[in-house]
Amino acid sequence: MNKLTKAEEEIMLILWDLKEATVRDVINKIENNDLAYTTIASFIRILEKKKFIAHRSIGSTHIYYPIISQSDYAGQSLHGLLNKYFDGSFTNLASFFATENDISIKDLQEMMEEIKEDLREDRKAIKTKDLAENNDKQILS
Amino acid sequence: MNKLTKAEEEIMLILWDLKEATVRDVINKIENNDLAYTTIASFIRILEKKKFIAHRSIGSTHIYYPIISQSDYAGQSLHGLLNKYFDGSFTNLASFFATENDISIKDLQEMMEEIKEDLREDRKAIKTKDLAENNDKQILS
DNA sequence: ACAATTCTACTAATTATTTAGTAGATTTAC
DNA sequence: GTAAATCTACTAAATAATTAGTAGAATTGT
Repeated sequence: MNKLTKAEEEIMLILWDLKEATVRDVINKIENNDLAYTTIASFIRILEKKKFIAHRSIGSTHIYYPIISQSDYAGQSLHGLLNKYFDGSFTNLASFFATENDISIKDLQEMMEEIKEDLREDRKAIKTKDLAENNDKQILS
Repeated sequence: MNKLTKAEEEIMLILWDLKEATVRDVINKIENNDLAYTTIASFIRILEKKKFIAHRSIGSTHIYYPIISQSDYAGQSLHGLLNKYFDGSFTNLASFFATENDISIKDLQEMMEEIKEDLREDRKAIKTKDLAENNDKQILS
């Protein structure tokens, strides 16, 4: 899996959110968009070439959908951050976050407690921003 | 604070590690280096232009040192990741990490317990990869 | 002191990224 | 059914990132 450039990432975030979308759909989701239709279309075709997305056609228009899940990409990004800045240790990261936000590790543990039940009840639950995700397979359904 | 490119980041990681270094020092730290001396020197001058580092001179050679701390940069990166992929919620991130690594939130909480004492005893302790860091001010001492 | 080495500054070439226009095909609205 | 609108594919220009060479100043070894 490649790394996304800034522009590509912005579009992928929208595509992950919408699950499938036309160029127009993507543009409509970009706030304060000042880019040309063809610019966005170019980015999207680049994403397809890089195998982040694919498309199916309805008439002459393409409907694009991710073929790399947001979870996979987020995981890769998180691991990069972990290795580069936290010696690969999650507790180091948690400790850093706590210190930076002036809260105690205990607070963090309690925050995590809140979601523990959700996880127990539904092993597939809330992992990333998009709650209904886990999209690898069922996107075409 | 700007974002580092891939090449710049690699050099910054070394500079954060060494706290101060000549071009030669940086090169010596890069494993499997196949870049020319002047290439690394260019990157370093770019980093200075971008205000990530500064230098003092000894004779005709420059000794470079970070003027943006690793903590600050790691924090920015973490926040970016948090916002883009975890809805800004640390517990979402923790939950994701747990699920991905097939461990329970409880395990994470216990892992965090281990470092809780360290933190209590020394509010400035282990935050990022470089234990002896916190380098904003005393780098020139 | 002077030849060899080392170092920075400047320049420049190549590749990647960002951006958008044009052409031609297709669809839509009367 | 034809004009207007829409869409993709291709092309291309501008900027950013990556890479390294050359020139000249400074330093080092003898």
